[in-house]
Amino acid sequence: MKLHHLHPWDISTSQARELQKELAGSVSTVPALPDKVRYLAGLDISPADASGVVRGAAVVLEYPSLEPVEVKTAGGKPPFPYIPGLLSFRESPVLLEALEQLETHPDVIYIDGQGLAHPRRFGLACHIGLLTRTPTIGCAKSILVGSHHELPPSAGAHSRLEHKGEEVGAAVRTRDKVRPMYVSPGHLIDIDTSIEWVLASCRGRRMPEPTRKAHEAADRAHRSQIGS
DNA sequence: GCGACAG
DNA sequence: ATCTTGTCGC
Ligand SMILES: [Mg+2]
Repeated sequence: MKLHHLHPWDISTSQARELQKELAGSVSTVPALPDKVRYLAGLDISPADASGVVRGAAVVLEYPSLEPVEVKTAGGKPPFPYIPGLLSFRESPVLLEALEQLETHPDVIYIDGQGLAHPRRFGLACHIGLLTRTPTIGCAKSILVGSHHELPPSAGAHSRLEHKGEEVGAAVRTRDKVRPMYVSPGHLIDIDTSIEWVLASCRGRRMPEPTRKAHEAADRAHRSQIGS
C-alpha cells in the first residue's frame, strides 16, 4: 500500500490533527457492523535482537472468516528506546516498511497501542492511519493515559476511557474474566465503531485476531534470523 | 520535585 | 518489552 508521508516526523502533531479532521470530512469512514468490510490488517513488532534490530509484521485477514491472506515483514533498528508517549516515532519506520509491501489494501488496521488515548491525542494508531490514509483502531493491552469505571466480568462489557474530561476511548472486556483491552480511534473511525470491530475480531480470545497474527509473524521473523 | 508511563 | 516453569483456575 502507498504512503502519503515517509515518517511521523514529516508533519507536526498539531498539523497532523488538523489534516486528520479534514480527511474525516471527505473520506468514508469504517462502516458499523456488518457492512462491507472484507480485509482486516494487524501490525506488530518484535523485541530487539542482540544487534538492536526489530522485526515488524503486517498481516491481512479476510473478514468474517479471519483467515490470513497475506503476511509481510520488515526489519530495522529503531531510532531510540521506548519512551512513553513517543512510541510512534520508535515503531513507525519498521511498521510502515512492512505495510508498504502489502498488496491488499485493508479496510481497517488494528494497532498494538493507543490512538486518541494519548497525552497529545495522537498515538501510534493515528500516525499509521494518517500516513496510509486508512482507518485504524488502537487496541492496547494497558493504559497510557486516562481512567474508567470498573466493568462487568463478561465478554462484551465496556466502559468509556476518559482523560482530562475528554472521552478518548474505552476499556473493553474482549473475553470473560480477563483484563480489558484499551480501545481508541486511530483514523477515520469513532469510539463505538472501534469497540464493535474489536469485539468482532476476538474469536473468544483477549487479543483481536489481526494483532495476534501480526505478533506471531513478527516473533517468527525475530527468531528465524536469531537463535532463541 | 515526584510519580505515572502504549511497547 | 523482558526476567521465567510449573501450576492454578475457568
Ligand atoms: Mg507490540
